[in-house]
Amino acid sequence: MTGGAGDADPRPRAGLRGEAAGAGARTRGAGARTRGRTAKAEATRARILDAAVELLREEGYPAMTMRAIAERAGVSTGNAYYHFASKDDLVQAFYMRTHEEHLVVAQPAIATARGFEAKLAALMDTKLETLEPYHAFAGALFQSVADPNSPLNPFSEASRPVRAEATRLFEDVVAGARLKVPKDLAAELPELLWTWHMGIVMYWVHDASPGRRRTRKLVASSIAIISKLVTVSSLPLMKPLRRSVLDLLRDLRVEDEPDTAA
Amino acid sequence: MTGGAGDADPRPRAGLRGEAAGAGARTRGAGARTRGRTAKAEATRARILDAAVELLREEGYPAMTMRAIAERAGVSTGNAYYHFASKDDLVQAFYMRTHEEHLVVAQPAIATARGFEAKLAALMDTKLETLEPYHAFAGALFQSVADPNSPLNPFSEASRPVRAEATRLFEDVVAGARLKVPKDLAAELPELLWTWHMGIVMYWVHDASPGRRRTRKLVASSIAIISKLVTVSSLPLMKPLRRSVLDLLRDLRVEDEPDTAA
DNA sequence: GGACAGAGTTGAACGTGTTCAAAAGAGAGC
DNA sequence: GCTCTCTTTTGAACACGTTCAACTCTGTCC
Repeated sequence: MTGGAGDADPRPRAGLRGEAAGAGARTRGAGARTRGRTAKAEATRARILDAAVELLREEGYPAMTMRAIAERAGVSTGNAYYHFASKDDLVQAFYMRTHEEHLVVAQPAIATARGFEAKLAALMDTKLETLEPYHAFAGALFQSVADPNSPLNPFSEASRPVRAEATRLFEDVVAGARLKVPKDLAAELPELLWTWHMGIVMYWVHDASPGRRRTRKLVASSIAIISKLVTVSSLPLMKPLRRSVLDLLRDLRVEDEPDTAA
Repeated sequence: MTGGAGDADPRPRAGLRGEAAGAGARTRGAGARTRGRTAKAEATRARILDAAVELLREEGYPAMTMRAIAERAGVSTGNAYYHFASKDDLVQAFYMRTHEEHLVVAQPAIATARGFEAKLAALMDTKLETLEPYHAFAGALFQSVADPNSPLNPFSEASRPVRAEATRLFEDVVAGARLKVPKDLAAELPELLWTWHMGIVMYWVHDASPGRRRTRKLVASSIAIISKLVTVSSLPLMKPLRRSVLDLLRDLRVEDEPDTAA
């Protein structure tokens, strides 16, 4: 649990965020800004994130303090908090970066692989490869997976955009595999698969086996199961079960906004 | 993430732990001890835990600092750390306490309910009722669900004992319901259900709907699905799928020890 | 009673994440 | 040049979780 004052209150995190999408129109208009951020600020922000990652790889997680990060980036600690709302926020930015790295290697791998299972395996294998360098720190790093306020949490409201972004890869898999699957299920499948993938990552975090053998085995086995499930789901006998599952998902989605309207 | 020095290192937590099982033989032998703990120490420990819960209910989670807890309990902060290895440890003791509270109400409710679905609903309803008073703080409280070192984490090594303890209720459900289910699956079902139940709790943590309506709906829907799945699993057609799932579970269990043997 | 040992307790000290009033920088309009 | 405004940066300060050397308490053995 965090130090500092005010721990649990989910205050609307200030600070500048995002960076994911195309870094297109730079130096536009007056002042050299990108999305409300000065070019200079953007550079500082990047420098801080770089410093954090370097520190993590070179000296381990305990050494990755906000003070150390700021010092290495050549700024004050206060400045780090100007660019990142919290250390968690910094970690999330880092996670986003690995996600983008993954995208680059995953897309061709998925395209090359033939068939649903192979594509899914390609996606997950590349994911684990991308994450591997950080495995030693993963536990500390991804604690937030269960934190209500974290975008990494599968159930979280804030997770919607990240999830949407990450779900696209699974759409590629489903679309590219020409799966024989009922249309209603096909629509939900990518998000279901994303949830499965979060579970795998969670397991991976705890996996101390050499070469992450256990996780790889889990991936292989569960892909086989998913494939069987998908196949079976087309059977007429399965219709009621399928309906129940889909209804459940729809319910979750429909209700998935804060109950503001009384 | 924690303050203090040495954050990620999973050092063998010192401190005295446990308290769950029967507080039977007290003042035995010389010195009035129970399991290596003086009666006096046990009293202090209880006082600290009580203080923490009071503070939580009366002033909210942010006010539940180790200093405040110690002060209310009439001890020094250092002393709190003599009885609990960390604040997390304190939270886990608290979780254990709610689990015991739950046991008391759940067992008769399960026994009374007729049929698998009703029993499962009884278990989960009582669980949510037990937890409800703490919902406001649940997010902060149960952050550790994703922390590798926490017994609350479903994948964690350390979770085995807690899980075993909690799984017993699900055994009651399965045994009491005279379920028509293949023997091999029946053996695994309780632990599967426990995992499902952790998922529900995780969802509940984020559920801001009045009266936790959304979670209740999720419980109802997913129980229906589980029931259908169990029924369907007996079909001869399902055998390969069932085998795959069981093999997977067996693999996870077999490999579920640290790879010490080289 | 006195010495011993171990359990229980203390509180100052450490390093952490985070905040904030104030300063510095950078462009716009005059 | 000067002022005004907004962005960016600073560093001291705060409360937090946690540690630890030193102290007190309590029962035991002679």
